[in-house]
Amino acid sequence: MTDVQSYSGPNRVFSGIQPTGNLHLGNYLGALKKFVDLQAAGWTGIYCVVDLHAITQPHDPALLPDQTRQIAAAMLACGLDPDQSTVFVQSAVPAHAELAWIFNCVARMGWLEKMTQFKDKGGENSERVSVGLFDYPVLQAADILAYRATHVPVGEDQQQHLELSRNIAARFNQQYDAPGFFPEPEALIEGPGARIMSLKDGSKKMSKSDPSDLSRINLVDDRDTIARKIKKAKTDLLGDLPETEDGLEGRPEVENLVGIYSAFSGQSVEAVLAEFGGAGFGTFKPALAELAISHLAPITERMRAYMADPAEIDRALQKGAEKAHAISAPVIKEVRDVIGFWKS
RNA sequence: ACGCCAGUAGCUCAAUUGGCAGAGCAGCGGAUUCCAAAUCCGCAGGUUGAGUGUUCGAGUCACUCCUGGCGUGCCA
Repeated sequence: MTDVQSYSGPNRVFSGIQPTGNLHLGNYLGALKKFVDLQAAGWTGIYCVVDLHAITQPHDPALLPDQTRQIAAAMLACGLDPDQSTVFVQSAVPAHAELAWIFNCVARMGWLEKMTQFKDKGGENSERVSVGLFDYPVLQAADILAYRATHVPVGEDQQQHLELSRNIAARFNQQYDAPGFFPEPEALIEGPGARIMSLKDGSKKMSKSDPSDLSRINLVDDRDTIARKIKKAKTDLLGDLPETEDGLEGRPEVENLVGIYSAFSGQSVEAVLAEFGGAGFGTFKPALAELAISHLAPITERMRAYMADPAEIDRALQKGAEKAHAISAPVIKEVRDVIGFWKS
């Protein structure tokens, strides 16, 4: 147990999405849909297009503004309400960069050196990746703590970064003798269907960087494309769907497709198998395609409508930035006091 | 900062004395299959890092620049 006074502020969720490349089904089921569910459940949510993170790796300045709007459009199209939640662009709110610098002086080199994502992305080229990429998790901590967010919906791959955020929060509180100043943010556990795999390889996560476009369903795909991709999705040699969950053992591609069906329908995997167990993919795949299309089509349509009206997106983002600033500015002010910066 | 080596398709690499830029893998399409996979058949993929020069002709030779790797020095 700890005798340190714990954080006592309100619960808040923070999450961010990088404006790089196209959004796909994995992003939707793994992130966007959960944001909307959290909103519906009454959580105060702060959702951010993290363009500061996007520039840690080479990018095209000519494309970034529209990529940023596209993520925002997706957030709004999926049902995030700009009044109920806060939807904005990271670089529009100064608190992120400012707090990140301060956290740079709280975090320790050794903490960051252990980050596996950095090792993965940098790989053997670690000499020529940007310092920003190395520092990425610190900025992430700043993102979360600038709003004193208490919960972060994350996938397994982000657990390690969240751990770092907790370490930074704890160390800041202790170093500046400010018990409970920052919360130690917790992960919100993902439900089933969180991890969407490639349609061509059940052992790989669905990814925007996969060379095959058939491996993923993009949020901008039209109905025919979605149906075609599901039809061409890899299955296996066993033929039929199993009757029970145990039967999915060792069949990652089938498990993935069933998982997607389950996520869309809201049914448990068991229930899906009760319905389709013993059936061939010739019957399951069209059903899955129909289900996916019926859920995605309205979103895609709304997204297109937003993209056709960038000014509308910009208005929402402007408002979001003001809300975000209103929350974070007082936190930053307190931080400056705690640290001992000169105040104007 | 200097020296050496390298840069060719998304990736790994070929291309003889200067003589039509190619292969494997990956990708896409078709056949096949309840759907896929595998297998066959086919398609596409390029400013040869950028530029200048020599030449009838440059991936190849010369020069300049860019990028990366290795080595040495400098800051100390």
